[in-house]
Amino acid sequence: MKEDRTGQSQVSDSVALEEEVLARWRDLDIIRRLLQHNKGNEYFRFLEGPPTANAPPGVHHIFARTIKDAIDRHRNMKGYFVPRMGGWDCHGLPVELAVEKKLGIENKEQIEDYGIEPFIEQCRESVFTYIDHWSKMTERIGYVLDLDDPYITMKDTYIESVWWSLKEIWKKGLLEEGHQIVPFCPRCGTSLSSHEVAQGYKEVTEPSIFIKFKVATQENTYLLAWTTTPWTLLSNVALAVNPDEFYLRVMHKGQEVIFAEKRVKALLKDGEYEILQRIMGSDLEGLKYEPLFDFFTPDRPGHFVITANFVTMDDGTGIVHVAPAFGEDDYQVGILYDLPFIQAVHSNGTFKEEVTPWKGMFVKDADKLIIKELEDRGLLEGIHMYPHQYPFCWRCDTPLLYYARKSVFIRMSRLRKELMDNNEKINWYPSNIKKGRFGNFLEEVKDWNLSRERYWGTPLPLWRCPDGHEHVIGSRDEIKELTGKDDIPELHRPYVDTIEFPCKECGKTMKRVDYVIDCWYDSGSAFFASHHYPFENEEEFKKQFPRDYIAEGIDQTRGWFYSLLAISTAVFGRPSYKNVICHALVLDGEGKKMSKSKGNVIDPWEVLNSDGADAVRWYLLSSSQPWKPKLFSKDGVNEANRSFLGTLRNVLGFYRTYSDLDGYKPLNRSDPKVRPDIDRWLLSKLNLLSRDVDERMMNFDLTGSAQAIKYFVVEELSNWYVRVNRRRFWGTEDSEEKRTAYDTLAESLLTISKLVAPFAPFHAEKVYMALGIEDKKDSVHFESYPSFDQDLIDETLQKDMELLKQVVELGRAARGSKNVKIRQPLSKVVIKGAEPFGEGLGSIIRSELNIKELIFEENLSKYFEMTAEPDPKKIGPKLRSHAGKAREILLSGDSKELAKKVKKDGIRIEIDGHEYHLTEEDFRFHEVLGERWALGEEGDIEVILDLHLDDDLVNEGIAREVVRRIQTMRKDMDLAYDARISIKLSGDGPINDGVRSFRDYIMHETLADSMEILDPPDGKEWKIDQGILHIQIE
RNA sequence: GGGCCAGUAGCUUAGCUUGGUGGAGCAUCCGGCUGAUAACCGGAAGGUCCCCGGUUCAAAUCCGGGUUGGCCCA
Repeated sequence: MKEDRTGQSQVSDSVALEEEVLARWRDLDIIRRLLQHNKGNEYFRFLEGPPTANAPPGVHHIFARTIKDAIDRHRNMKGYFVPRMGGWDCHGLPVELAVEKKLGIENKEQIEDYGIEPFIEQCRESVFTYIDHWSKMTERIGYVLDLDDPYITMKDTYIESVWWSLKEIWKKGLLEEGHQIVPFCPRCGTSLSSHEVAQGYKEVTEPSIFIKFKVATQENTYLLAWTTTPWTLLSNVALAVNPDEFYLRVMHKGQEVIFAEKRVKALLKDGEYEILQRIMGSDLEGLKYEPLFDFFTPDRPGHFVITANFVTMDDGTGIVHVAPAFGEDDYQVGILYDLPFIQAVHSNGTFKEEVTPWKGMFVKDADKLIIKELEDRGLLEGIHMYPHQYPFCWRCDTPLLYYARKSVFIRMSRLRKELMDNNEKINWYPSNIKKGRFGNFLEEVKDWNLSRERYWGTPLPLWRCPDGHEHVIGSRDEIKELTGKDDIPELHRPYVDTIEFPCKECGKTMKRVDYVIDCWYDSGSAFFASHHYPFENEEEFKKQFPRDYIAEGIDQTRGWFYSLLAISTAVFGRPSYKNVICHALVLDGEGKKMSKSKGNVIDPWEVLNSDGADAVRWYLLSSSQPWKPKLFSKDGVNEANRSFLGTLRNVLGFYRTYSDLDGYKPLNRSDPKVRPDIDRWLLSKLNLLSRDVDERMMNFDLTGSAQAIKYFVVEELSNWYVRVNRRRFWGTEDSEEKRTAYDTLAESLLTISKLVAPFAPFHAEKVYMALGIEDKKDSVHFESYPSFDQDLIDETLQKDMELLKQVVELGRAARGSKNVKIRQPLSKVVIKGAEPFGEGLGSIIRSELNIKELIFEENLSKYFEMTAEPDPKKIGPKLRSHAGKAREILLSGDSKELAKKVKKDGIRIEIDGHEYHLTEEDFRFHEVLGERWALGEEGDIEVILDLHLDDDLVNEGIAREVVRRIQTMRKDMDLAYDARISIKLSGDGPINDGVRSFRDYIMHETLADSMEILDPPDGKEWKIDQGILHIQIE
């Protein structure tokens, strides 16, 4: 950075400022050095969540990175070593889909025709399509991250670590094959990802039917169930009831029917049924019933009543038909009760051969026929049209079927307790996520469906022989050991598919299953796989486990936050992170999600180029807590720039302007305790701020910290300290007053630069560098975060200052009420309700209010005068018809005189020959301020200004008007701050008198060497209250 | 359809835990200030605290229902 001692332009524009700082950072290699800063000290263990670089970053990525960076920078300044390894997530379906799109193909067959090898080659390239965008953005926003040596989930070393962890899980017996219910498009012949399914939900109205299942052991008794998918009845193996609800056995239309009490009341009218028995749902458990269809012979016992919590009383009968082949809940409960599994449907959505009447028919088309058959058999109790949400294929609009397919699972449900215990050890910000969204999810945690029938991913290292023996390979060495060969170019498909070896148990050939794994497992392994643990860096891994801090969007709750916890719980038995900030989404200005189709996506570069990175960072961190949705607006960013950063730049500019003129060298470090009150006040506030911010930062409260800093900088430093003390910097001569002012301002700016560093690193750097400190470091970011000095915190002084501010405020309001300009000096102010201020604070009131003398008085009655007016309630009854007239007379005179008279002797009044004597009791009295005074009051505090002007005050007022005009002219002429001038002027009437009597004052204020009164008048014409004024300066 | 979060001035928001006359910033209007000047100071105007119901002497705040938006699921 250039050492510009005068260049104001360089501090007025945030983008220029940041570019200057960026250049400095590049020159001095600051970012790389920060990555090494404090090496050898205790670790603050951060983990970067890996993005996929196959799309450019958006505004929300800046948000996440700002949150991460601010905490990391703070901890780094606190003395911790903060490793910040970058990471890239490479595998997964989104990558494959992007490549498919590029190649113009859209299903697996076409991929295999194209060839797996060239296909994954395309994927590998596609992953880093936008890596330059990411690097550029990362640098531009000042995010300290090691991009030179990132972890990359597709690298062999990373995959090898993942394989190791899978083997650990397998050894614990938690890796098993089973069925998974997947949404399946029968036309496309493929399962869909949840993301795809979510796009295709539509509201449809379909027939729902009530069916009677005959109880096996009792004649004429039926369980009444309800379904919207009649075709699944062929796969029915159980009926589920809610164990905690009451069920009724009722006589209805000559048959005994069992269903939920609440539903009986909802569906049947009184008198349509007769209650025979009231039973708890749990008591129905085990009740056997006759299957509706017998196309399939179950391989184990089924067709009895089970209990399940998912049974609700909202619709249906409170008895749910269970078909494990076609529903997630059904499937889970099927495992729990070891129910038979009946798959009546081909994957193309048609019934199998066994279903003789409807074989080959599309299941949805068979619904009508199934209903008809049930009706014929007398088992149908009714049909209702039922509107509900149902998923359709987003590509071809075919209704999706839920279909059980084979999958490899991690049995997370067996680790439920461990997961919940580990969650207890994590601090969540906001805290409600822990028990809420995340905790609820863990309570019902399902087995992790790990396998994907795809190509571009970490291959599942599971080998199996024809006899079903399994083996998991956990390292490259193990491949060599088992095959005797080491010729696999990389641990990806299709290469690993060729690995074969004899089964240890039966000697038959073991082949790998086809699957790759869920890419969430990749990123969830980052906390160890990034080190290539356990193959390398064991020491480093141990130092960084568990991580202290992660931060990502709330959408990661069931994504990365879960996968990190799940894997560390399964492999290490402990959580892998201690603190986590979940930030909300960044929405557009109207609260809508940004999406390309809506065209409401804000390009981050737009704001980065207009208001700069610090403005964006400051806006995102300070406007509200991270977990509140951000309605991103360019105006908001601009306001952050103007109101906070602009003020900071302005204060710096002010400091530079005068310190340059005076050649001030900062940090003389005069004893703070002997400085003027207002300096000690500012330092007290500053130390309080440092204490507050550091405490908040340690508790991950970024927003509270930013807001506290902003308040100090804008209100206390700029709008109060600097404004009130401007004159101390103006003087030409060196003085104690001036030196201490510089010291206080410089110390404050220095501390602020450090406090602000985690939030607005560029401005912090600029302020730090521009202060002119001699023994500064290469960057503010190498400084220690400010601590506080308890000795400099002065509560009494702070209270006095609050009172003082209030007095000034009231004084100004009093002036306003009588339209007396502040430029007009007044003789005195009377203050009630405040302890007398010392000279230091008193002088502030005098100059702020432009008043000569300060008087503290508790009894203000002498400034008030009594007025009187007749009380209509009293004189009405007394004077009757004369009352109106009397009132008129009494109000026509001077009400103060009236009050005096009445108070003294009462008053006599004659109307139409009647004379009345009115006393004090007949009047109402008010206290009014005398004409000479102006009042401002609030609560217990009253401030009274003396408006009386003697000649001196009038002349001084004129002089100030003149000074102000001359200053404006100096400015318009672009004169240097310290340029000397000569003045020629003349004015109407009293103006020249004023100028003459305050000649020295005017010349001193305007840096004039000479001043004369011109006749006839010449120069620029000004109109002031006292008349016309002409001024010429040179 | 379920779970969670949010709805306060034209805009951005504080207050809600623990009930007691709703505060601020931006924008607007009036006045002031003026060598920090795209700033600042005083004042004004601006509110159905999303809607309905309940609890209570008293509800922005607590409870229930609804509605709108968001997230995660289905």
